[in-house]
Amino acid sequence: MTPHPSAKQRRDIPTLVKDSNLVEEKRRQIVEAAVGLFVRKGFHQATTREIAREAGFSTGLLYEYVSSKEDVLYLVCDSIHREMEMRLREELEEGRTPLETLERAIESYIRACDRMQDSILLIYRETASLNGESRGDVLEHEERITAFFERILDEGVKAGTFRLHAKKSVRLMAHTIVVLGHMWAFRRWYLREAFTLDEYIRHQSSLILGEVAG
Amino acid sequence: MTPHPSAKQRRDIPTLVKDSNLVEEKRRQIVEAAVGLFVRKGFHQATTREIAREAGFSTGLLYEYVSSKEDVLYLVCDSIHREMEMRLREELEEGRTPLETLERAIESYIRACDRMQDSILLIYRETASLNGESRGDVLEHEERITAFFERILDEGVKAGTFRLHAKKSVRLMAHTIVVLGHMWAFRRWYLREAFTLDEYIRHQSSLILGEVAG
DNA sequence: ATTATCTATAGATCTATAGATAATGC
DNA sequence: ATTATCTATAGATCTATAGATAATGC
Repeated sequence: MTPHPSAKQRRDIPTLVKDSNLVEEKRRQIVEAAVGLFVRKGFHQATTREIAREAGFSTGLLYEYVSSKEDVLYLVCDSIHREMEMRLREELEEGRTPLETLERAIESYIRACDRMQDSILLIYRETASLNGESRGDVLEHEERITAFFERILDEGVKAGTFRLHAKKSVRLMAHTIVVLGHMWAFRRWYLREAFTLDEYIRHQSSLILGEVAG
Repeated sequence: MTPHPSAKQRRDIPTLVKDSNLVEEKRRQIVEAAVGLFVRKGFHQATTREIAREAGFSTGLLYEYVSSKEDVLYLVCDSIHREMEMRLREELEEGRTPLETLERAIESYIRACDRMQDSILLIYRETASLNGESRGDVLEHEERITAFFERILDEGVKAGTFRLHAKKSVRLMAHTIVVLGHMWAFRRWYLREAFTLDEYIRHQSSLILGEVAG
């Protein structure tokens, strides 16, 4: 496999505190508090007071570490993206056939979607609340996740194992895989009634692999 | 084809106005104004003042026709659902093979998703802002859209044309079709760069038909 | 002396309603 | 007389900050 590009640097959020270790630590607390609140109440319903209280300090202090409530949302989205990209990267193994690689990548991706379902829904709901620049970052993240599958598919095409003709088909297939993972998160109310995670993975893998390598 | 059940009655929203024609007319204006605002600014960012102004009357009057801002969101979601179900129902023709029926249903469904992309995104974003009862209505709507495809698939299975074994596979396939339509809406930034609507329909249809009737 | 933290609140909303006015129909 | 509509605002937030205090390090 070609090496995967490393995670993108987070955009700088201004802070009034000089000690950068402290900044990192406090922001971790902020994110931890905010994720839960945003998932439960949504971005607009959660207040900066609540976020600060949940994080264990005063509202005033919160504003030493971020310059607006929206900064908190950006930090939350960024943290979710990092986690997802980390999970994907760590599952990737070398020295397998393209088919095996794809199969395993799909499986571990959907498992990651399962564990991160609340976060995925949060991103779907709240991306629109971000300003232009931050929203661009979210789109870039999705682009990188898609590129991850695109690269695997390309390898298979190059090796002659996969029967995707045009470059465009590869891109669409990559997008489709990504969406089928999210689908397990945002259709959970329907899907969980009838399927276990393993069954879901089996069915959707066979749909994809049937088309790609049938 | 088995006849399709008609649209569900909308839950009653209390009003202080007696003339029910007037209620209907004014609510239509409210919905028309609110859809645009919610799409552009989101539910929480749009204010009741703006909604009333855009609808052409005072804030006070708005509250004669709904009892809360959330009622407006419910009316908006309901109206979107009605439109989607109407579009689907009117496209359905009789006297074709299951394969043709499915093919046409997918095509007209994805075209409906294209025309209603803003509305679809709105529902994804704001369903969480609805209270329990209204949220239940949204879920039921999705259930009916899914059932629409489930029924078509069932016909094909019964006729021996489709090779979906378990009832469960049929349900999952129906959900997947629905999501692939939504995907055209919420991944538009990526997909529109590379695909026309027709290409998208062609590709995703072939993915589905390949699995179902390959 | 500098940096981190807290308390208290200014200022800016926004939803929902009370009470006043205009329009309608008997 | 009743119904529809508008004006004006009470009451309840919530974000972000100014100014006071506590902790830290030279």
